[in-house]
Amino acid sequence: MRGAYQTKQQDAVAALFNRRGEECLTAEEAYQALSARGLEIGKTTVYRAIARLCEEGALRRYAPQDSGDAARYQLNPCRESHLHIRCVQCGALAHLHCEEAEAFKKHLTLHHGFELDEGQTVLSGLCEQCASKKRK
Amino acid sequence: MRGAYQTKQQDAVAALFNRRGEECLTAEEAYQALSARGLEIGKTTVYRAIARLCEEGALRRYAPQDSGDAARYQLNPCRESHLHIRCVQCGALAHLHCEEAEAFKKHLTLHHGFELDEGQTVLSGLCEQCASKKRK
DNA sequence: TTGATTGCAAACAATTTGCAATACT
DNA sequence: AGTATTGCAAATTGTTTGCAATCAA
Repeated sequence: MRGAYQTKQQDAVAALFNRRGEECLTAEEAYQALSARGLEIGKTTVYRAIARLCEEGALRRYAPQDSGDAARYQLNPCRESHLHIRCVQCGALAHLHCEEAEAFKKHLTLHHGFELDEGQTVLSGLCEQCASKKRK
Repeated sequence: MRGAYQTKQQDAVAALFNRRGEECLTAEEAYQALSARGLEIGKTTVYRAIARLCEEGALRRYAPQDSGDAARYQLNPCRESHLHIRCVQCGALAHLHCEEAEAFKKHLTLHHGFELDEGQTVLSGLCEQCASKKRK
């Protein structure tokens, strides 16, 4: 039965992401960071620990945009049911509490038969600062 | 200088996507479809033709959500961007053409200063079939 | 003790690249 | 003819898996 034992490797991976807050790390980066701290851990174990944390909902996975890139993982900011918007430039993450989002979700259900999973959806785009920088 | 010659392989790949309309194909699927039509073409060439069409803006690329999956490509219908909804259960991808999505996007811009990038955003959730299956 | 976890090495799969043969103009 | 394109095979890379050793309970 999985998850029966508590190990220092599992704990270390979880602790690393907790420490990093909203930062997005690849599995490789996590492995490097832990190794740099002197922890003896294999890359395979890092992958497995991350996979588990994702299943538990503690981490969120961002698919790599370009082929050859690695997936990025981030502490799941909150599991509350509301949408998140994420700046593709600076990585900033914001929470969307508004009627319009609720209304849009309802529209998807009613007219498209699509049940939006807010916990898994992240809207990508440019935040105000990055958008204005880009215009220059 | 690239793009100097017109070849039947390049034409066939472009024609295939044109024929398929809004359908999303993987490179492998495109390769299979072309081979089935009796065209002699290598998989490498399919990859290269698709890459070129993406650079030209003729195709749009969707990054694979799950590791191990392949990227999907779709005819870019005259730059008209729209949101996509993806079923986390069966993987089905659908295109969202509706006023409500446009209105929601506008709302994000006006009230949240967030410029939604429809090309990079995929709404996750359950499609009609999978949702009804789950209810049982 | 018992079964879960680790970690190396090997396996995998999508994609890219080297390079000689071939096709386009 | 000259060069862009093709396509096989080999290389790359992120990730997963087999399996024997190790560790937690």
